Amino acid sequence: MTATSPQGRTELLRPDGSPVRVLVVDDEQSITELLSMALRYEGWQIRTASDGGGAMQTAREFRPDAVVLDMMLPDMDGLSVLGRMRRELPEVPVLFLTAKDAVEDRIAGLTAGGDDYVTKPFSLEEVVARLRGLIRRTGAADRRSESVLAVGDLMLDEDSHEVSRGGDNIHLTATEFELLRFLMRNPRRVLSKAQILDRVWSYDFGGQANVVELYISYLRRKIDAGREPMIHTRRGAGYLIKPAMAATTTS
Amino acid sequence: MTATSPQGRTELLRPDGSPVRVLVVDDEQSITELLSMALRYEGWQIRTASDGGGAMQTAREFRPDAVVLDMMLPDMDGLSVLGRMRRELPEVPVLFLTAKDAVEDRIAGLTAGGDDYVTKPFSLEEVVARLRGLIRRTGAADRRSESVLAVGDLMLDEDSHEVSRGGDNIHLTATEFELLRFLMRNPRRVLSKAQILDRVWSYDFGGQANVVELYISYLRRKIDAGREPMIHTRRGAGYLIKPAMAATTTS
DNA sequence: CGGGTTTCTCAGAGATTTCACAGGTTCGGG
DNA sequence: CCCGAACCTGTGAAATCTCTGAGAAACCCG
Repeated sequence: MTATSPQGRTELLRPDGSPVRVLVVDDEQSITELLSMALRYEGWQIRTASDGGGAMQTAREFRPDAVVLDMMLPDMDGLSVLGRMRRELPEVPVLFLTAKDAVEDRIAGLTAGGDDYVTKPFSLEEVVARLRGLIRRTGAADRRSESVLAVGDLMLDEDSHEVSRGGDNIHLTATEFELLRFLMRNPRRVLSKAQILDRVWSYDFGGQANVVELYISYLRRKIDAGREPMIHTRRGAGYLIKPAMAATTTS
Repeated sequence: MTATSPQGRTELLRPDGSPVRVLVVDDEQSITELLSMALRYEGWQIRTASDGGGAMQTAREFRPDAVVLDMMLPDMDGLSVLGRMRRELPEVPVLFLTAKDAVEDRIAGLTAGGDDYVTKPFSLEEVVARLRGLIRRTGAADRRSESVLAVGDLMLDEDSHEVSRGGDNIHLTATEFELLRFLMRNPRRVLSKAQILDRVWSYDFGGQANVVELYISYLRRKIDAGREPMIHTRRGAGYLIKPAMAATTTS
């Protein structure tokens, strides 16, 4: 089920209308905190655990709809946790967190059951999107919840990663896609460069804030090219996206 | 929830009707005082702390709806305070105060959970507006509380930063926007130039007092142009805004 | 390994915004 | 009716913010 919050953001809900529950397992506190904040902001209920033992215990009584699981834990490795998780909560999808260099195929094997993974350092957009996908697909949330975002004649499919405007297909790079997704999930709302950076770029990104400007520029070239622009600059405040023709009565 | 006070100002309230509670943490007394005044004037309940230890203690028993947190504190840096805050009060949104130049590196990742920040030197309007936004979005206050201010046919949307009069969109610069917001949050009330200066300009502004006149002039050109004026001068007292047609004899 | 792609830094051009200054205008009291 | 104070607004310069081209480095894939 989906509901629309007052801000116009769409939230996932469980069939009974209660909020989605997610268990986050990672031994680095900074990571669990970062994720907790971001996921709570999605309107989800979060519990955290810092090791395998705690994870199992919490999982048993919290009954999460999804689990975020770091593959390198102190007491037992992610694999054992995963095994036990599977035995006790076979229905619950898992989003793995792995180091970039971790053996990709091994992870790939694990995700066979409809699970998914994200490599560290990740961007919050990525984690949130993947989790939404998992939850949507495993039916913890209403199945009808769509994977397509639309703002005006601009469409973005979160599953296929296809983007089109007015029917024309548009090819975006990974970063462009995430930026656009973030904008489109917050239509008509000014997003500051800092917010965008925090959300779309990896948490360890240390670069210049003007990458945001740069990527906005790329996006404009691709989706606003020639047409009436949908991406707008609010000088000194940030950027926002909104439908084009809008003879805005809503102001 | 929103309620309208006898003076016509709109205040945020918690779902149970009690006032919003905000904890302000900064070691510079001048700052905590400045903020306390301004925030109390909003009708909120304020507590202050000057260091991390005090902040945690106060937070535990005060249970604030939002926290204003300076990122450079004496005993432990803002980050540690933030960490502990997050652990104990995971739901409470934080508004960070940071130095202008620190923005790039330090803040990264902080606004991820829907938190926000303001750079020093800030204007009170900015802090208040951001706090209202945080509280509104995180649902400490009634979710129906709107982001649109309206006076007569003049509309100002705090989310999209859009302003329109009688349907016509109006482009305002950042300063013009803040000034208009301040006027509109106090409709039919005379605001002195000093009040405006204190509220809309940064606390360290050292310029000529006639910037206010100048910006009022800009605003008039944009929102009163041709139409029946909504911004009025009370010679020797200040300015006020009110709906146009009001044949108010109140002189 | 090599070529096409993607990400990102850097820097300059350009646009916009902020603000001081000063002369002109209006208001209100005497 | 006059005068000074208060207010308004044009001008222009400095400060700030944004956009974008160019190119280096990292990356991906066969």
